Amino acid sequence: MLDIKLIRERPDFVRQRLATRGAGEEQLIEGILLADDQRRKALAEVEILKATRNRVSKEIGALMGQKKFAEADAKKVETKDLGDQITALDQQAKTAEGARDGLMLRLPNLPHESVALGKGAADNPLVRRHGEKPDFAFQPKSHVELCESLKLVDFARGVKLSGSGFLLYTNWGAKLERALIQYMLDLHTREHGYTEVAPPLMVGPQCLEGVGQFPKFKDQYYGVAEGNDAAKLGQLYLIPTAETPVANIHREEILSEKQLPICYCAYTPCFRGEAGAAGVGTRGMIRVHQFDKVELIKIVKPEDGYAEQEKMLADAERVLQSLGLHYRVVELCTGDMGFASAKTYDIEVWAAGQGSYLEVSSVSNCEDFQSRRMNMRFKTEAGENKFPHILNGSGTALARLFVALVETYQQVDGSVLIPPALQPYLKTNQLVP
RNA sequence: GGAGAGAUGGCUGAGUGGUUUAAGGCACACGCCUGGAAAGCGUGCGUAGGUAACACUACCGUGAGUUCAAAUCUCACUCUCUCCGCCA
Repeated sequence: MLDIKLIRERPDFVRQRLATRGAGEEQLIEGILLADDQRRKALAEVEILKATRNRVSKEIGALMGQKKFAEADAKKVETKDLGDQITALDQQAKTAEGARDGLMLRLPNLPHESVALGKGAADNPLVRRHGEKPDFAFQPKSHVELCESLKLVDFARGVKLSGSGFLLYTNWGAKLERALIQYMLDLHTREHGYTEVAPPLMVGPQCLEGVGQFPKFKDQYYGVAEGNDAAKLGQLYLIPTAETPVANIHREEILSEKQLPICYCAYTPCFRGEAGAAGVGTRGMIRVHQFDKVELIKIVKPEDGYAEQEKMLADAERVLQSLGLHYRVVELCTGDMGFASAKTYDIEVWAAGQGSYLEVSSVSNCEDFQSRRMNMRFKTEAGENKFPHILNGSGTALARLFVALVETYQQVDGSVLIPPALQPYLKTNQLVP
């Protein structure tokens, strides 16, 4: 949520920044200003009436105390119809506020001034590359072939159980998934200073609204119902990312400045409907309805937001570096950034069998966009309440990391070598057919 | 699923229709005192809207209602706790 004061005072600036996203949301500003104006006018009017009513009621109370009932009755007549006027104006203000806030929730964040202008992925500036694409003396296979021959994933039975877009990891495949999760959690908690949390996997809609997934993208998530009770549908949703519960941990709280920065790290499965998305319905692990992810969340003072984002990016890169994987970092341009973000870096890992880079991490500074929606604040030493910056980053997403790993480390005989850092976790140095 | 109790500021806790603007305590901040501290004393201390600053307005779990006036009365709902049942 943007600051209504900013929209009120600098509407053209806000329109201009929104326009750089290229989705037309700047057109909502006019309606917001109109509703805001209606709300303020109604409030100004009704507050005068309420002040009158409060004053007269107090006088009536005093007269009743002195048993001057006739005078009290006269006063009652004076304020008789105030109540109806107040009710009507309150209603007007409330309606206008609802209209204003409904539109405000659909406005994305303003891109940070440093973010490159652009329309889509093709305009994303390359920040850096790390390592080299591995050389193969043979034609590298796709992860689908490797997973089948090594019996790491049973694609057909995954589909049998839950439909397309669901994976059944088997034997060493399941162990590799678990080893990667544990490896990343240990790295971030032991070496990067994050505190591990294990949040609920189902959350109420207020959490999705808090991070900006609702109301605009409501059709992309799984709502659940208890039993067959249709009335309960939509009270809880399967989380699309650990960001949803973890960023909301301190919602509606006033933290103290001393607590910041707060750094959380969480492993969770992630559930995404991906309605209409390309890739679902085909075989493979690149785009699925359920995948595992280790997520990083930071709550920081505004002045530290961008420095902390660089650190978080480095923390995520460290996963790929320590596993010996080639990757590149790109900065998302204004047209390609997510709804809540002011600035985002993507990390894309090289998948030799695919012959392409796969997005395994997205590191965003949402500034105070989410903390405003959640009403999460911190009290400065000076006693002022401020909205903190909230950052999220994948550290990293599984499935695709799994893909990159097996495709990168495949051997001519069809086996897959395990990089040294992971060997203590998997307790083997090679997967063989 | 059944029965009972409860929901008031950062915490605790009083407040059963009006003269209170939610008492008191704890915690916290500043000052006095002190060699320094503790204790003591004094001052301040919820959130938001609004104003140049005051004024003013709203908020006592949520939503309706009664009334000139609601933390207080009425109705509905939500959540929490205790006990019972079921259960990994």
